[in-house]
Amino acid sequence: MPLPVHRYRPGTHPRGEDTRRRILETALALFSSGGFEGTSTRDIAERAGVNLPAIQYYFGSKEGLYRAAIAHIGDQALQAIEPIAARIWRALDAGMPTQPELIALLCEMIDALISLFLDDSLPERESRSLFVSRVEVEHTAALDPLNEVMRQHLLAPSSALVGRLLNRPADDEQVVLRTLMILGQAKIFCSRSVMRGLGWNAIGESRVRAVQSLVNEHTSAICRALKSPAA
Amino acid sequence: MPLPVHRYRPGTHPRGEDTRRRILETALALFSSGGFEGTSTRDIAERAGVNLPAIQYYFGSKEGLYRAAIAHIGDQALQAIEPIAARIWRALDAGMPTQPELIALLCEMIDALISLFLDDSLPERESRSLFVSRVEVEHTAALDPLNEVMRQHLLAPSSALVGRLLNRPADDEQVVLRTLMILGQAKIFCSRSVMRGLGWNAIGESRVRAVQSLVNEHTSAICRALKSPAA
DNA sequence: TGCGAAGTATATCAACTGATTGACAATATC
DNA sequence: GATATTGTCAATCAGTTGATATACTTCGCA
Repeated sequence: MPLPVHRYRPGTHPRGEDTRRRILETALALFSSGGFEGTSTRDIAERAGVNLPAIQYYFGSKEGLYRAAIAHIGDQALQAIEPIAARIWRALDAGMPTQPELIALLCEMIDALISLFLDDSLPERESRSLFVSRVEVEHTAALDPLNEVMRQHLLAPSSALVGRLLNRPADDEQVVLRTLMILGQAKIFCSRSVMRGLGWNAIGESRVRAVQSLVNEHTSAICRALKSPAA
Repeated sequence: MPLPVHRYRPGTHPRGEDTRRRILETALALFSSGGFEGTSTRDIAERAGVNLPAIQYYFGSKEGLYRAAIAHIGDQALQAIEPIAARIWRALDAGMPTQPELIALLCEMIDALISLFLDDSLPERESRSLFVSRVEVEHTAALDPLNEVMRQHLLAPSSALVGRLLNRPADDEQVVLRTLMILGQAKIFCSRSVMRGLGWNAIGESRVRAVQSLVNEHTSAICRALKSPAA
């Protein structure tokens, strides 16, 4: 005897879908600024204009909602950097890119990273920066997926480029360290205190481009100074 | 009639002093890994081997304890970077340092910063890194003093150096941005997830020096590529 | 030795947390 | 229109939080 087929699934109803989305967006904003422990489900429910049990109804638990919010952020990050990661792998697999080509690819990746952190025209910009900062501080397993996205699609291809510049394997410690340092130049801009110190409330396209061009300049200077051990 | 002079003040008793220190050290470790909201006074009291009211007795409140822990971290940071900041101001006030001299001073500051974040032989190394990371994420006023130490004794003198290299004022936006990027290379190493990704549990003197020399190399490469607008 | 302050321990408070219950309203299929 | 399912609501649960009241012990000093 077959199980009864439910014709309606959660999220199917237009009203329910809207509620779900409203909860997720509110949770994203609150979790990003207050963290998991610092945000209460009551606060989320109130600001989202729903009742408390709606959270359990749609996301199972507070942690389920947290995971959903992080997955959302992770998807956005992936969307921004994965295409460039793929191009890097292709270029490295294909043949022997020249030094300027390698540097250009690295700069492209860094540009994407800075857009991700700074471009206010992209949705949930601030939440994304804060969640990335939170990965270092909050040690819930719930944040692991976001960390893994960054490791696999940002650090790995970037250090592959730096490794090629140095004529060393991508997992060589010096290569990874140098890559982290280069990326650190961009990462500093997902710090809330830094942005406040700059007085940058709204950021705007011109500032994004200014930061990108400066980091590119620095990165190029670093990479051109790199000497491969064979040389 | 004068107020009675208390011959004993809190903290005077050897036993009490020891209790106070034990609470502070435990709180430092727990706050740094769990944050303010994520750490309960009960947990602190239990792990420190004291009762719950001892916290109120010695520090007034949970927030008082938090502030004391941060002040402790701030003192350590100040101790590490203030002497170098003073040397930078002296060098800039005195005359016209050459480009290599300016770069050497900047590298010294960065070396100190990296020691502060990585040198396990210094007390409470990990707590310090985590608290510095927390400045970006937790927005309590309690963390402001730590932020201010970094701004005044790290960012300000460093951007004064970079400003001199670029022939621009220290508060010029491009100068500040470049300085932040350069410091970002070091700051990335107070990230717990980065250290875990490297598999660096214990760090050791050789690793500290390795990171220092690589960041110095990058910083020199960046600074030498800087062109002053007059040139 | 006895007094008073320094420091510790137990028990308890009010507030808040995440979660659940069970009743009610809206909706799509038959 | 009947009915099962989806979505919403107020009321409430048990557990934890920071803080306190209060009684107790320890210690320096006269």
